[in-house]
Amino acid sequence: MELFAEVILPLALPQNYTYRIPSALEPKVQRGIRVVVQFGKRKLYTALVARVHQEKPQDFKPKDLLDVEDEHPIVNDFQFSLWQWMAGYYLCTQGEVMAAALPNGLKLESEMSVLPNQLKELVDDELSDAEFLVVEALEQQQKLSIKEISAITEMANPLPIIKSLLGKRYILLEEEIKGGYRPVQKRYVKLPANLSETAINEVFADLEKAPKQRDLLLAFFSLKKNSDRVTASKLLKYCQASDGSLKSLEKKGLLELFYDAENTPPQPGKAEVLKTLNQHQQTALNELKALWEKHDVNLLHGITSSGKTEIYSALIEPLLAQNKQVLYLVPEIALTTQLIGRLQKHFGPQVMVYHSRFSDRERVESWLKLLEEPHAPRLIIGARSSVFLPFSNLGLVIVDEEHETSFKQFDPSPRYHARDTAIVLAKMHKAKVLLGSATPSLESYQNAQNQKFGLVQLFKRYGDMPLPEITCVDLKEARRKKRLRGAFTEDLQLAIEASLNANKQVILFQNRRGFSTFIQCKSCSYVMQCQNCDISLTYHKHSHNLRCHYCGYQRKIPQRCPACNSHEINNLGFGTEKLEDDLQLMFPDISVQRMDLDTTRKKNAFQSIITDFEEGDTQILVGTQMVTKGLDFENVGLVGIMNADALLNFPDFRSHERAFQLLGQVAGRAGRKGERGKVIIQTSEPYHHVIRKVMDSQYQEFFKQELYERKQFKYPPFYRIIKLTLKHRDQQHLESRSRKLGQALRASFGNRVLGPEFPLVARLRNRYHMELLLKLEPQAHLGKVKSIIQNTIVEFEQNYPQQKIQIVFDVDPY
DNA sequence: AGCACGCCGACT
DNA sequence: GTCGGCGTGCTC
Repeated sequence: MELFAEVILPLALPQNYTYRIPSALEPKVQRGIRVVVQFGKRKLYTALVARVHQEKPQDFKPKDLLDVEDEHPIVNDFQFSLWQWMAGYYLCTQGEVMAAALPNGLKLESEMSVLPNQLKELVDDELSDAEFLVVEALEQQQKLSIKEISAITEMANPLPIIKSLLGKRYILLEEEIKGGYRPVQKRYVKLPANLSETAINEVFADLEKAPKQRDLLLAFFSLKKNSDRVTASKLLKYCQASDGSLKSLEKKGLLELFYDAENTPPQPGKAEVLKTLNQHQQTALNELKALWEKHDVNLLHGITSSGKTEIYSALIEPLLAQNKQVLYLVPEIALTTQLIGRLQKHFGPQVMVYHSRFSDRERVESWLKLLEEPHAPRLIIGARSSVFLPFSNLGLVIVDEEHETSFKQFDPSPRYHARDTAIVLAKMHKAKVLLGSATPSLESYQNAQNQKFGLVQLFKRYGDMPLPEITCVDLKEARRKKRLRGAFTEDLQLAIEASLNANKQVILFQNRRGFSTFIQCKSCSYVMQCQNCDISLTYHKHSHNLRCHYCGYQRKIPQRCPACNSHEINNLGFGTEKLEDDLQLMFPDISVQRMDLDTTRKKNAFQSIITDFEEGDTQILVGTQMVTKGLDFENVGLVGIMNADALLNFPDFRSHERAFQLLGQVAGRAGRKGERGKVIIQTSEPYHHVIRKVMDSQYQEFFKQELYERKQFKYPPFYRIIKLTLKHRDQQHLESRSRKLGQALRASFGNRVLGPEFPLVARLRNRYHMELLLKLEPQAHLGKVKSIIQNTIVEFEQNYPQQKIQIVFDVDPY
């Protein structure tokens, strides 16, 4: 009986594909393992077996599986179910989910390389110049990739050349699988199996004349302890011996050298005892435990510094003891090093950290480690993408800072929300969920209000620390009275000075990079724009050029204005870079550090900025969103918010929620230990209700008002939104097609369809964008809605087959 | 997502 | 007349 495998390819394809399993591979193929398949004319991919069956396809002849990559499944049934749910809910393909879920090291893709055909003699006049270049290069290199050939020939698409050379039999083609995962090999030393203890004692006498070798042997015994092996590098370093001595020992048969995958031994480390819970924390913990009887998901609303982490730890502990896994989701791992450190100290080797800043190898290792039951790590701390890990036995999922927008994936599909996905994941494992935040999202708060989630509130700061003193400075007035120095009001300047004089540190928050320096012509006010996107270019001082933050386009600063040819071109606005300069001028003896995307791009840059600030080497920290998140500093006397206006006026229905959360978080950074901290908010709208509510810490009132407004205007959490982004490089065509699609959708959904409209940034990477919004009542049947959308689009594309516009879905967009 | 095939305009 | 642009369709 012939067997077939239905496989998922890591591509945006609507269906799965079926391959024949050659009989030699039959015993190895099962659901959840990776296989190598040829897809299309020549490309090879790793695909994942979703099903093994005997149903011979009737309407096509399946290709054979080429190879099997795994002995055991690397994806379990929980994951398959989760992928299916994600593809359905977020309107994407399973292949896209797979591509996002698997770490790159587990995905292989072939690359074509070109080899010279040794048998072919060069015939003059047979080759074009470009072809000749390629043949010549192949004589030198023996192997070229497509990219290299494109560089040699200076052609964007060298395929025709390759084809022609193949026809003239000058070259051969080869598909080579690239990528893949090799464990790090380390050199180890162990005792040969046939060597007895008595033999060793005899041997020591013989080593009198080789003290180094004797030392090495002695050191080996003292280092090996309970293990049978010691790494060669460690041994050599310990004795300060050379590799030669070690090799001699091996020759004499006294030690054996071998290579093996590195296994990092569990760090013994001193387990740190948890801070005992104070009375309020204990009460909250008890409430949570009681609520779990009724609710699978609970929301812990605890203000900054109320000690949520200790409560989490107290919940994690018993679960780990029961051999259950715990997933601890954090918004941006880089911003959580302090937290991870604490948890690692407490829970030791059971902890595993997983996020996208890890190298491919590290991520693959983590993935494989989790599959290694029963020794797999139990507490997994990770960012968004860790919901994809192969959990087998989840008992609890904690989503810390659940309101954070970085839990929502925006660009490549699947555009999933890790908090919502985690809730689904937990349900599959029959695990409990705890959402924690100082400023919960309106979605979660509403769910708690109508009893879908349990709610526990914790409004006492640890050690009864007072809330910071928040004041507002009117930017408009300061501007009118000319009391503005750069971006600083007099009040803020004085407060900084006072704080520094009191030996306290200062954090300044500047809304976002986009606000930063752009270049404007003084005579005609022309602002330098990106040639691919509807975005003004920002000036970067370090590289001294202009850059687009969307597509990466960069260019030099023009000598003259491209619009009016004037040479009076100047930079305006202020970003974190400008603030840093201004501060340096105002306080020349004070050390200022900047923290934004630019300064933290390198792997350890973030940590070093934090450490500098923690240790007091830096007095003022200037930064974007990053400074607001999860950082605990002991000695911050003042937090300044440079300009809250952009936060309040951002054209998005969530702008008030986000402003409230952000201001609340920033303010929470002030004055942790010891005395009361100070917060200054610079704004032109000092009486804005969001600002007033932040100042008075009126959470409930804020939620109440905001929920009321959301309901009025039919926004989440009362209505569900599905956004369709339509893209095409021709604006007019896009506009007319989008209108037509809008009409088609209105036929089914009526006035639930909004748009199409151009978004804030209407052109990106040379493509125009339009958006259609679908606002659905909470009781709408999502499955039906989605099939209507999909059918409408299929029909629409049949009606307008030419010049199709690209359509991207975003369910619950942010 | 690639990649091939096929149709159109711009050049030796 | 050919080269090469991209628009369209298919991949088990």
